[in-house]
Amino acid sequence: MRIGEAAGATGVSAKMIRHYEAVGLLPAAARRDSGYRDYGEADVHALRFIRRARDLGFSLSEIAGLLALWRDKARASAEVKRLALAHVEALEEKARDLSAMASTLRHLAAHCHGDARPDCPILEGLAGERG
Amino acid sequence: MRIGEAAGATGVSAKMIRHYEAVGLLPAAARRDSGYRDYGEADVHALRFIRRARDLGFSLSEIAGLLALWRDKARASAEVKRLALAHVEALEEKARDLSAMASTLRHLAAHCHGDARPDCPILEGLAGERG
DNA sequence: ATGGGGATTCCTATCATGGGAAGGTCAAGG
DNA sequence: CCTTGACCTTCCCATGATAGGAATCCCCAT
Repeated sequence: MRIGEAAGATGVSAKMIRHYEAVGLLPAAARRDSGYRDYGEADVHALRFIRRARDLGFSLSEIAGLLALWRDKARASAEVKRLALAHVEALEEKARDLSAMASTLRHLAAHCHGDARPDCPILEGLAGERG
Repeated sequence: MRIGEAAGATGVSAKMIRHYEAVGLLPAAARRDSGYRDYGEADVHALRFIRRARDLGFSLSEIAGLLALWRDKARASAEVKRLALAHVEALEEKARDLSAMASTLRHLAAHCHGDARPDCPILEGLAGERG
């Protein structure tokens, strides 16, 4: 199948498929006489793998490692689990950071009456007049 | 004070101070005869404001809006509150997204025995053989 | 006057993704 | 046979926030 069909079948845009090939995440695709890239079932599986990993927040370099493990039928599952749990930690830390930001800002907003008057604890907080 | 001192006093790198000026977040700084930028107390306040807003996850364009409101002594606090709460929603949504990713991945990892054996539910999950 | 730390501008990189231009390929239909 | 239009190719540029580095210049203390 051509790149557009592969894109439709996997949810990865044609643009990104070419990009993944360019950065070495995928091997160079087979080509037809016309120069068009030609994809098979194995390619579609790899693209779906990449897309799911991206949906789980893995970076492209992390995915490169996961793909290598995936293709290595003899890999130890311990290695995969280690990578996955390290990533879980990173995701949870980012989530905590965002929640803390939201909480701080919500507290500031709670003290702002939010009407036509100009005084505003949110701006005062950002200016450092408190907190 | 020179840019390095302003950077030290605010926690914003000299590099970023120049950048904020270049993108219009800050007005062009005063210059000495030497060409060096010259900062005063008002600039330091603005830089601290920006830094705190960045720490709360506001984008530079959002900060541009907040700065305008901050400088407008007659603004209605309702507008500030609206922006702040919209940002809180966005932060919380991102935090939820990350938590959901972490949770999904943690579930996959929980079913992976993580030893020397090659079979691994994490990779199977990414490959789409389940879920 | 010299050394060194700080300043200036400008270019490059990161990360993942997308937009768009200029041109080649292919199938359908007048 | 030739056109049309959808698809493909490569290449360049942009995003957003931040940092690294080069070449050059300024300032101050020894």
